[in-house]
Amino acid sequence: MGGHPCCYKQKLKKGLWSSEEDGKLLNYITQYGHGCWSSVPKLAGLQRCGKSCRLRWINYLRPDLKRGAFSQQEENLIIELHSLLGNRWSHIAGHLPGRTDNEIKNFWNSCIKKKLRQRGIDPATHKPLSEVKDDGNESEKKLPTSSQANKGNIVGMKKSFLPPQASSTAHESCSGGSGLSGKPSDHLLQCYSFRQINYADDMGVDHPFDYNTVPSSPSSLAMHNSIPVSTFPAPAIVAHQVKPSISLLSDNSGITSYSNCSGFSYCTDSTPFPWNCENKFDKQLSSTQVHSMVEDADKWSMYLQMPYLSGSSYPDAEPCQAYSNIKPEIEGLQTLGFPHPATNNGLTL
DNA sequence: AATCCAGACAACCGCGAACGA
DNA sequence: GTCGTTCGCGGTTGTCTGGAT
Repeated sequence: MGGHPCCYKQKLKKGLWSSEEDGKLLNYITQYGHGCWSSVPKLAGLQRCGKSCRLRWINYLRPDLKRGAFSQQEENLIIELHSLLGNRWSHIAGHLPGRTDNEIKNFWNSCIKKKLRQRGIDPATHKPLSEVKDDGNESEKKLPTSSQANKGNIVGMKKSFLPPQASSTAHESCSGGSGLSGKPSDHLLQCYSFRQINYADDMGVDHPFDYNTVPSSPSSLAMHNSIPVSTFPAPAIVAHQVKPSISLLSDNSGITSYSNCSGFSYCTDSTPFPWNCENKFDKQLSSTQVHSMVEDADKWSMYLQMPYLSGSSYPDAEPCQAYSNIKPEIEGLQTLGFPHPATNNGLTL
């Protein structure tokens, strides 16, 4: 713990953990739980600071950790989530059961970054490298940090935070090199939601991505991309693997984007936003409204995952309680003209 | 066999938020 | 409201390992 008093005490061991230390910590926490971390080392008989114990438990000893290499699907999800959340590793980890923020961060820094660069994508912005260079090489600043996005500054995000212009490179990165000849593979559609398909290139519009120029409906986009309309929304298989969440992205004038992560599509032909350009900005929300909605995204996420929960990775969830908790927000959104998410996704409550 | 190097992983550090006295 | 303590997060550094020379 930076600044924590225990860290300044002498004779506290640092560095790698021995198996004996692991055993002590594991035994203690298994038996008594961690409680107050600062008291754990003393009670467990360890010459470590509480912060070190906590980290060791979270990143290594926890029984629910999934060890081993990341699967291609996990990698795709991390890329997808990073494009939306930036370096908010703990949030990203929350969508990958059994993985830790540290593990994902290391994987990103050591592996994914390099892969994306090789594919011509700037890992910080998820934009083509050539485009980033034009921007003055400020790529590291483009995505929100936790201090920006997690603390209510989402109102004020610019379009640089919007989904990437996928382009063929993004197709490749997602399809695992299977190649793309006009029609995305099923795998592509599973790991990327439709909004990441290259509207700009395919529709002959200029970068950067601009919702003013998106097709008037997913149908037209689908036809243009030879994607069956039935693939909208994206296959629910993604939602089995990741907790969906809604992101409300806004500039200072109100909502400019209403999307989710994980491919759990919220926009369909029947929704007024954002596909129907005529109505796209009908629902101007105040900063406060947007703010509130963003901060409640986790609750939405909790709700949206419900239909996929039975027997899934979230056996402890209580759908009914979750729904009752956020019902007021849902109703509030409905009064603003947003469709009910369950209805919108063909679900029933 | 020794050395170098890069990649992967583990752990530490500093900071800010949350919480209670 | 202030202060001290604790916790959690993200950035950074350290260590290990395997391959190349």
